[in-house]
Amino acid sequence: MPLKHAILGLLNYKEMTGYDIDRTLNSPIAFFWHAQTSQVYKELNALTKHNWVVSETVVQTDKPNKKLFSITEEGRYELKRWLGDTNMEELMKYKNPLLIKIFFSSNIELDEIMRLLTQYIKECETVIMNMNEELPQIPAYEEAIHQENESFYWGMTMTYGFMYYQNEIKWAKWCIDKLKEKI
Amino acid sequence: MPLKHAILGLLNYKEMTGYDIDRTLNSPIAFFWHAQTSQVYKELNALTKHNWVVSETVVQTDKPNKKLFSITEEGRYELKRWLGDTNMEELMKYKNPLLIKIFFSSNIELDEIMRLLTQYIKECETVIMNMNEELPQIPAYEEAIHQENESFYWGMTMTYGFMYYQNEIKWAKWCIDKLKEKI
DNA sequence: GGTCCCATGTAACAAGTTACATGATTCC
DNA sequence: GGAATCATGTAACTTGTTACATGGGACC
Repeated sequence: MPLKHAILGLLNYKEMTGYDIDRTLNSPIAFFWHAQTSQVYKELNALTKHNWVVSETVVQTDKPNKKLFSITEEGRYELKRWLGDTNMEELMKYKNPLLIKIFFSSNIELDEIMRLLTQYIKECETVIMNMNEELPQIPAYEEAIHQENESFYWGMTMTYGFMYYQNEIKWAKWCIDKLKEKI
Repeated sequence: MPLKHAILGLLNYKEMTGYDIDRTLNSPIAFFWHAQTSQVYKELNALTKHNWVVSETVVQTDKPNKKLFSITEEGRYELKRWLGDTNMEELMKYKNPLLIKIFFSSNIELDEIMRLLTQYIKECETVIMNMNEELPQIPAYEEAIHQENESFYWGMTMTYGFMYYQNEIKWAKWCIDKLKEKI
């Protein structure tokens, strides 16, 4: 249950509201996991039922009241258990809708396939650009959670992102060349 | 809805039973999509409700009776519409639980992280080996569906697979080197 | 007056997983 | 005698998506 554990990981840094978690998922974590706001609140309920988190209502006068969530000892234990679990089943369930399209694309015209791949390259380039813009913000994130040393691991996920999207672009360009040969 | 359309793609080759579709999903398509048997039968019901497929019961004496599904004109139209759709939203929803683990792995010991990455490399190598074994079967698949020319696109997805898993291994090895420097 | 930020959800639905259930034939 | 192949599902549950609902304060 990756989302549950991503939330536990965030709450392990510090107390947060559902709103905070939602915002954090949309920024440094977005490129390898994303969730709708409604799902975040649902998962927080589920985590509470597991006794992995507890919440406390904070009354505010200038802003709407909020529910501050914090991780419990059981939650911390569960987080560490999951992080160290070397069972690979969950990690090997690779799914890629683009490859389904390519697999069956004898059903559409060559120029439609090219349009698809070209558009995909453009999107990948945008993601790389966005990641480049986020890189300098890592120190600010670290400060926000009062932890140093995190950037070592965050950097690994960033490097993954660059390698992944560059590889996607390389493949898509190779496909386009192959298609051009066919014409 | 990639699974629905993967099934439509298969039925566009020829009539098939739920059992056939399940088997096909477990072989040439498995590395970029997978589904449980129960889900296949559920989706076949859903596709029937959409009028994208129709079924006919075939009575057999030596084997259990079966339900043969075939694609309708509406189904073919829907398949082509989906294949040519250049909206990228569905394709850009990247999710990777391993990166969540790496992101939060300051919570576990260095050797635990290394064990995880080493195991991951091993699994990726296994997938590459399996793909190498499947490569020579492409002509047989083509013959089974009475279509040539499909291998052009199937080859593209295969190439993707090799590039993807090689890239995964490259990254994981780079991470291990980084972790070793830290010790 | 309009948009953005803060803040929390519910309801309905679609997609995916896990466990269970059945049973004949064929091949080793 | 046992495993594999053929063949079809149901039930319960989890995960994820889409649409909707509310409302004050700050800033321009």
